[in-house]
Amino acid sequence: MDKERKAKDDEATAQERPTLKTLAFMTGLGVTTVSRALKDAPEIGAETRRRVQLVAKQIGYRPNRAGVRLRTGKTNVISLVLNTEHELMSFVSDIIYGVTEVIADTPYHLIVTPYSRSQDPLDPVRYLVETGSADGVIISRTQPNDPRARYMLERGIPFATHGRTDMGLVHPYHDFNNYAFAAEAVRHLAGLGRRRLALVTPPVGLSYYRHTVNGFADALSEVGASEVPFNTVSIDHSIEQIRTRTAQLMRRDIRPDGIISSAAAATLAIVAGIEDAGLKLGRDVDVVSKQSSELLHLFRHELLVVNEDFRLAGSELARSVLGWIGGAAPGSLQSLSEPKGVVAYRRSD
Amino acid sequence: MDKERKAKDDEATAQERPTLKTLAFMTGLGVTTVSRALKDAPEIGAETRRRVQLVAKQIGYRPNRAGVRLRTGKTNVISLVLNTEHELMSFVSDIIYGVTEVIADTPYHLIVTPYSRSQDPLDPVRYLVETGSADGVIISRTQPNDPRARYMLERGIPFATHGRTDMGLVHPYHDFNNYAFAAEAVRHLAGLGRRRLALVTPPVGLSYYRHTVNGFADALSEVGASEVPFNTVSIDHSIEQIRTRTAQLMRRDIRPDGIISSAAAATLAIVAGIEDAGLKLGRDVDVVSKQSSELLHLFRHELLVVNEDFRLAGSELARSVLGWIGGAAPGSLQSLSEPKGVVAYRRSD
DNA sequence: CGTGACAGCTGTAACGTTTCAGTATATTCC
DNA sequence: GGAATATACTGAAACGTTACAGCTGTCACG
Repeated sequence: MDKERKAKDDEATAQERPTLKTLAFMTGLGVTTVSRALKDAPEIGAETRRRVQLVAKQIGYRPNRAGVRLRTGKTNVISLVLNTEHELMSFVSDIIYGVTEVIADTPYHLIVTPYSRSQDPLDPVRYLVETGSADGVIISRTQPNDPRARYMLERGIPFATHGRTDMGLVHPYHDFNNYAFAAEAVRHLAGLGRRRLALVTPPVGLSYYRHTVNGFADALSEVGASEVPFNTVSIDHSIEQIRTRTAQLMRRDIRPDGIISSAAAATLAIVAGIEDAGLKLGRDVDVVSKQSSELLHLFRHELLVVNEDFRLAGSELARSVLGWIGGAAPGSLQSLSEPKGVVAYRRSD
Repeated sequence: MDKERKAKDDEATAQERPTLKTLAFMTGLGVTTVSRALKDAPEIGAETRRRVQLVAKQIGYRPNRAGVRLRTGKTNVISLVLNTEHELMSFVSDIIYGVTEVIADTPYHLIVTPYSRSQDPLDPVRYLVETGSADGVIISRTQPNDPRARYMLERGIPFATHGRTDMGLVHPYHDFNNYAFAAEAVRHLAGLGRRRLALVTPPVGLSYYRHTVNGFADALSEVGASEVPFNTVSIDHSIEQIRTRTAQLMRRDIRPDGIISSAAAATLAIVAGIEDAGLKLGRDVDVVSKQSSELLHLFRHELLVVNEDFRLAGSELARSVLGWIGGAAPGSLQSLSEPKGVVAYRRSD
């Protein structure tokens, strides 16, 4: 028996990656004891525990993810589900950084699960759940009645949504207060004397479309301004489409003297359209736009902006998912980010 | 024995995720046979093979990643290593989509491994290799003498770099021909009669810094134009810094009449700086800029652009890594993307 | 008819981890 | 002094997969 033991442990001592067996040999303990000592189980003596942890640190022991995952089902993976056609560029980049920031000192890895225009958005989620590929999921482009959220809720897999749902179901989310954004934008434009306002909306069908439209409508009647309907485009449309349709709009007899845009890229096209129609920003029309990086004021200093922080969104979403995985109540993991107000830049900036 | 078998297989037939055991029971074969049948091993009868594969498809069998990984060490993971501070926004987004596009119909997952300013860029790579977390790695911000490439080459882990190295070591890469970009930009500006050119470089130390500078210098002497040194900024600097230093530069007696910019975000700042100095784009100075999304011409129609396709880069890099994993020679997995020429936009566009 | 080759299949072990059901020794209680 | 209890540890089994060695039956060959 002693001989056997030695043979086995010689193997274990080779310069391969250390495992529990390696640690067990080095400390003279059993594999079970080592395993429990590393997770601070109460039935292990204080000194043994310290000894094991010291040795583990010394030789750089790292639990084998596959072993853990096979045994426990725990993947230590968070998956971010992204649409490969319609996400905003800055959104992808910033939200990823926000998420990684939070999971950096956890054992979690971030995997990006894409889906394309042609696919059912439920597909990637179903894949993740069915294959048990992640402990938690983050989704964007949330809809009021979102089948993905419903599905994950049924299956009991922790997730968080960027944007709220409206199905009477409770789950973690992070959202930007787009109602407040639109309302503040309207008020600001009204303050500048603008009375005929148009809105370039988020994609119809997503939750924040409604929020934005409602904020717009409520503030319009509050300040007594009127809407110039502009339903032919949303920020999901191509730059070209937004540009030409904005130009068409601005050439009409009754054209808006104020435009509110829900995304920076769309704003570039809107401004181009305005100028195509021979009008001047700041004189003939004012534009308030959301932006996620501080670039629009370089584009046209007359632009009025409201900042939305996607990195913060990523962090909050990651925190929510981890919280749910950690056993917190889903209802306690919801957050709403308030717009910081409309910002104007002076020429001298 | 028959009883035993039945008991075991009843378990296996429960509505849990199907495993090889489930398939073995359903087909009446052994687990080994099923395993081999699914991977088209030659020693399995043609009919058996078809039968197993049919049943597997029917019940939606998916191999358990943890099982495979534990047994074989194969992770089916590609890791994209990103700097969380200095990557271009569009780069992150597009390269991710490029990669996911290629791995979409493979068993591979994409994990994003971040590192920050304060960290040694080797850290994340070392982590990946030591923990065996990925079958292949993609890195960006490649340096002529890149410790990460050297390290991975030593350890024998497949990888691809965005940008070339210059260490006499051969490995897969994808690169944009920044030498050609800079040279074409110089020639184009010279063609417009511009004779005093400045260059806003990539980050000093990265491989494409040298390529760009060389292309710039060679073309300068070719066309007989001169350089106005502008070494105080690179595209890694903040928008503010680039803007103010450009303004300073443009207020000097000997100021450039042509500027070449290696990134779109920097270009916004450059133009702002030019205008801060009271000069007009297209009249006093022309600017040629790289861009990765078609937005700069909306910003100022006078801007001259060269397009770099990061989504393509992502796809190529993914293909390279998969190729290397699949046994192809690293030297055969290198690609260089040529600039498509300087593009000008007419006002009417 | 015995031998060898071969096709087609199977059982066992192992990857690294955690959980379950213990065991041995010391401590407490009546 | 004996039983109960607590403390500190241990071996075996299992998660799902693949590699290895081996088994059985068929067929051709001499």
